[in-house]
Amino acid sequence: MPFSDSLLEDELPAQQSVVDYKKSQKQRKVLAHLYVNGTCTLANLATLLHSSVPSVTSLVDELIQTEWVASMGPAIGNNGRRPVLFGLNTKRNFVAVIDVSIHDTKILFMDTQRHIVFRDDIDLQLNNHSSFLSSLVSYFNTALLKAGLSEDELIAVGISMPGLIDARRARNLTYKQLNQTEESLARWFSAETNKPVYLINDTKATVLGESRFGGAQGKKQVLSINIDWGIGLGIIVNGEVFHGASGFAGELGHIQVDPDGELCHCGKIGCLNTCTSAAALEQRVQRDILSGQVSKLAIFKDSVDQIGITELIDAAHQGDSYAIDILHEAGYLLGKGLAIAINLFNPEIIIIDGVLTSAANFILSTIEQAISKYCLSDFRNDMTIELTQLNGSAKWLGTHTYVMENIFANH
Amino acid sequence: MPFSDSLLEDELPAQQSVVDYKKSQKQRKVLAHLYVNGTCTLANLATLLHSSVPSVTSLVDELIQTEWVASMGPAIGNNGRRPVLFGLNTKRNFVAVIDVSIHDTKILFMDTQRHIVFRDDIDLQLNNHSSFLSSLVSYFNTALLKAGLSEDELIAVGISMPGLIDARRARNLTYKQLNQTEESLARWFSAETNKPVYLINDTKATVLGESRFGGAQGKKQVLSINIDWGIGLGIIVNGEVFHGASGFAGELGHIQVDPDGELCHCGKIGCLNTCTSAAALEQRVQRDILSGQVSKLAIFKDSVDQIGITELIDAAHQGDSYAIDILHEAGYLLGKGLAIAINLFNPEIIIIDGVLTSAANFILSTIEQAISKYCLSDFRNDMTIELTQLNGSAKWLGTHTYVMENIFANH
DNA sequence: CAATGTTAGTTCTGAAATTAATTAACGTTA
DNA sequence: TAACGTTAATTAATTTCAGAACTAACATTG
Repeated sequence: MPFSDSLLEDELPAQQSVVDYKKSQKQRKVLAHLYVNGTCTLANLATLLHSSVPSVTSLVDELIQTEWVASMGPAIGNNGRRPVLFGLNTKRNFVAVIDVSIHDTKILFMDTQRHIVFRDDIDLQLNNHSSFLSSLVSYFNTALLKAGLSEDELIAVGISMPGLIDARRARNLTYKQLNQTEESLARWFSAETNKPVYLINDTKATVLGESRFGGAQGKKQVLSINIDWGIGLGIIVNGEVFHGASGFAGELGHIQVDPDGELCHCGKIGCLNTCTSAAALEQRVQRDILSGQVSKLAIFKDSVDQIGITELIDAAHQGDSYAIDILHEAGYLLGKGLAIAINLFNPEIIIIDGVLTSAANFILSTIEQAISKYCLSDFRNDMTIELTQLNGSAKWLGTHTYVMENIFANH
Repeated sequence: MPFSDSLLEDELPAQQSVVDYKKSQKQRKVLAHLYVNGTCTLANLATLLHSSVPSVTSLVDELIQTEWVASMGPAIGNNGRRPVLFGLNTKRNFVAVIDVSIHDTKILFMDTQRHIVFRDDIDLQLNNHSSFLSSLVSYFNTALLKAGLSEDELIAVGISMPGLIDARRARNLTYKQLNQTEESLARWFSAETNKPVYLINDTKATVLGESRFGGAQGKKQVLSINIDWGIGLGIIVNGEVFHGASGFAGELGHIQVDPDGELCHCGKIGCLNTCTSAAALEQRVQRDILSGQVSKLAIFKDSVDQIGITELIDAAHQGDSYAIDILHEAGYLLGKGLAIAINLFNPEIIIIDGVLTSAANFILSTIEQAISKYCLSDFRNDMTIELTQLNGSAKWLGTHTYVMENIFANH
């Protein structure tokens, strides 16, 4: 299946018989289906697998033996004998989800049904120091102790972080120092924790979460837009996360929108990121406030570095017209960038995610305005724009999904 | 499988038994594999299908009965008994490929191994008149007679044409008049010819051809660039043509590159198409020559409308510095547009196709220049830019493939 | 509360497919 | 040219699986 298994690189699947192969394929399908659907009857699985009920019965029996699956009791129904529901065993196979951002880091432990059984928000910012990873490992071990999870209850670790993530080599190319020596980031972390480690870009994790459990459920062609340090575009193509050849797909933030613009940290000039990323907005607002801009945000005049994107949005919600103008403008630029992506991807739905969600009132209208202006009208007809409904958990759900789908793929 | 079957819209697969379902799945796989690989031994097919040799033998026997497959004699080999090779029967199941462009129309009949058994270039330009289609039908019927093919030897028709092709409804939204009344274009043509008709955008056909039989063979993430009336971007994602939600994906030509640019026929301002499409280049050269530009092309001064993209490229090949400058510039703009697509798609290969191929000497360098300037450098490392090797047949191969893959999908 | 209808799940049987064994077809070599 | 090595394909055997028949579990109804 995909890539980014941290431990095995090109290990060939052991030469197995045809019947074993088919069985593992089917078991994998069962697990993946139970993972997204929660519970399922034998009859459901039989039609899903194009197999007979007796076959599925023995298949599921085996999965119960290995403690992957558990019976969830009978379903409620109107008439007739009630079917027994099966689901993933939630008492085993916990996964650690580590959400790394430039603001802080969160360590979560989730069960197979994606319930958070433990959460720790730690004051560790993503930076380019090689010490970052070793701190993370010690925080991780502490969390494991606090959560009271034993070694063998945890099966894998998923890490989501911003930056260009080289999928095959599981390295972060934006934060190069994180790759200890020549080893891949994930491989190193894996050696430290003795667990398989899966690395995924934060935007791709978010869109994966939306695709499986959010507003994009069942949709085949999806874009999700996310604003953070940079502008992230998450892409679902034919129902699957689109990574591109090296894992870099969706770098909307580094397309040029202003030839006379500012220098971007990537070295190019006038990238979309220099106009409308969280970092760019903060800088701009801080500059404006310092130079006497009239605004509710002026209360921060003596400590402008306290102004973040959240403060900006809060001010807008309080009716501050300067803040509203800034957000309107950001929305328009975002829409302009989105319009390009729409022309290329022809999505059926666009999901607004991340911190932007709370600014929806102020940016949605100008986003739509820009899209109408810069997109061919035929593209608009079958397309909707929606806000995330997942309350900020899309990224975690997506990271968990990414880990589980990889685990299922290796039977 | 995909969409755009002209005859059946949402017809559900007949409720069939599990064993029948599996058999048709396997037969479909066999056909698809033989289609791209030409010939194949039973052992090959067995590993492909994850089945035993005896099973595959009976499967293939059945396909021979239905005259889809034929034995191709023994393979040559070093030692041991020679395996029998099987391939698609080339004496049956011919497909008509109709290549419609704004310059002319070509009608081809191809056998299952993609050999052209008949070709007719007809003087019919794609235009927005509703009479176009009826002319095409009569040309088509004439060609059928000339080729000496009987009704039942032809199984389907594939039409490639420029424009926005609404996949689900098989309509051409750019050339709206072609859609007779409310019926879809393909459906109407299908009724006239009594064959299933598949409609595909020309750029998508081209990239499909490159993906299956050209330089992009085996590549998963591919972009192909094509210049014609507009700029076409063909996209292969995870090894399959990317259509988008409605079939419009890849409209690179209508992203804005110059806010102060010319009005595009789409209604927007400064689209890439207004700078560097064949139409735009022709217009510009014609204007320049008329107003006294020094160039070999000045021989056309009294009949500038004779200057097409081919004449421009010819002049460049003769060393005309004006023509070379124009092409250099076009390459640079094209590269700038491509850079955006690269940032979003992170392809492993970009293929230069269509009329551009012959201008490669003049545009490749500036394309690369622009890409280096506007792309993150990490994107360049795993990416190559290549010229098509298919001598202009990519589009036909792709159209044929599109038809065949759809036919195989409906067993 | 027995009879009946409905759906689920198990048991059983015949069909189908896998695996193993055998035969076939070829080249090489003694 | 006959024996042997090698690979293919067929036949035989054993296993697996689908489909049907049957049993189980529930609600409703007379």
